[in-house]
Amino acid sequence: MNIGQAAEASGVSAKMIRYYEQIGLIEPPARSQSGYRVYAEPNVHTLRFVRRARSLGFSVEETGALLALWRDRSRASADVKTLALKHVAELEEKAAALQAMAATLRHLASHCHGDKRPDCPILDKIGSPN
Amino acid sequence: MNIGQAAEASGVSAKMIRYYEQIGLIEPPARSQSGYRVYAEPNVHTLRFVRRARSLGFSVEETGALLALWRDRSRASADVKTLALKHVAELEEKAAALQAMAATLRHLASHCHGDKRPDCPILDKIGSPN
DNA sequence: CTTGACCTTCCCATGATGGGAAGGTGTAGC
DNA sequence: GCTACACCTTCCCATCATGGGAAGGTCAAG
Repeated sequence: MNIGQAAEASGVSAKMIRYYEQIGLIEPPARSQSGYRVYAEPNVHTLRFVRRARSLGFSVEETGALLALWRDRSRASADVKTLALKHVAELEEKAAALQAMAATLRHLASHCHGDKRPDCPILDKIGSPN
Repeated sequence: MNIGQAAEASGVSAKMIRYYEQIGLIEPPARSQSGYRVYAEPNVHTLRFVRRARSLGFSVEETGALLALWRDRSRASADVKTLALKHVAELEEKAAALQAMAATLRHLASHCHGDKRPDCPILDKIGSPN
């Protein structure tokens, strides 16, 4: 399987596959005589793992840690859980920050007439000298 | 006022002030004979506006649009409100995405024993072949 | 044997921010 | 006036994850 098929099969773009290889997140695959990367099913499985970890918001570095645990058959599930819950806390913190911004702005907007006149509590507040 | 004092007074770092000037978000300030940037109160006011807009999650580009409206005394408040509500929607969308990740992961973690054994539904799920 | 789809590596760009180097300026204390 | 130190200037580099694209090699179908 060439990189294009591996990309198709895993949902990770060819560009990203090369990048993940370059930074050492995944193992370099075999090469054909002409230098093409050749992927087998286990490689694709790893790529899917990476894609899913990324889609759960893990950074590439955290994904590397998860990958190491995944491959380590003598891992303690406590280590995985700790990593996961720490990440959950970070996600929730970021979500809360975004929601706080949204709430503030929504509140300001609710007091804005939204017509042709220039008076606007949104700008007033952002530009207030406090 | 030199850039250090302006940074202090506005809460925007000197590095960022220079950057905002470079990309055209803010006007280049006056210069002293020796080439130092010289800021007056209106400049600091603008910088504070920028800082607040950024802290509400507006991108630098959106901040530029807000700044233009802020300076335009014949603006329609509807334009500001539209911009703000569009941004609120984006913020809420991002927050929801983060929370969905957190919920998924929290759910998986709740099924993980978190002990010395290797069995772990978190890794199982991330690595599942689906 | 040509064509087109694929592959390779290499470089550049994004967005917002910080770090740091090399060198000039301004001021306080002696 | 001289020294020390804090500040300023510009310039380059790094981050994080991703995409774009160029220049050139490979492969399979017609």
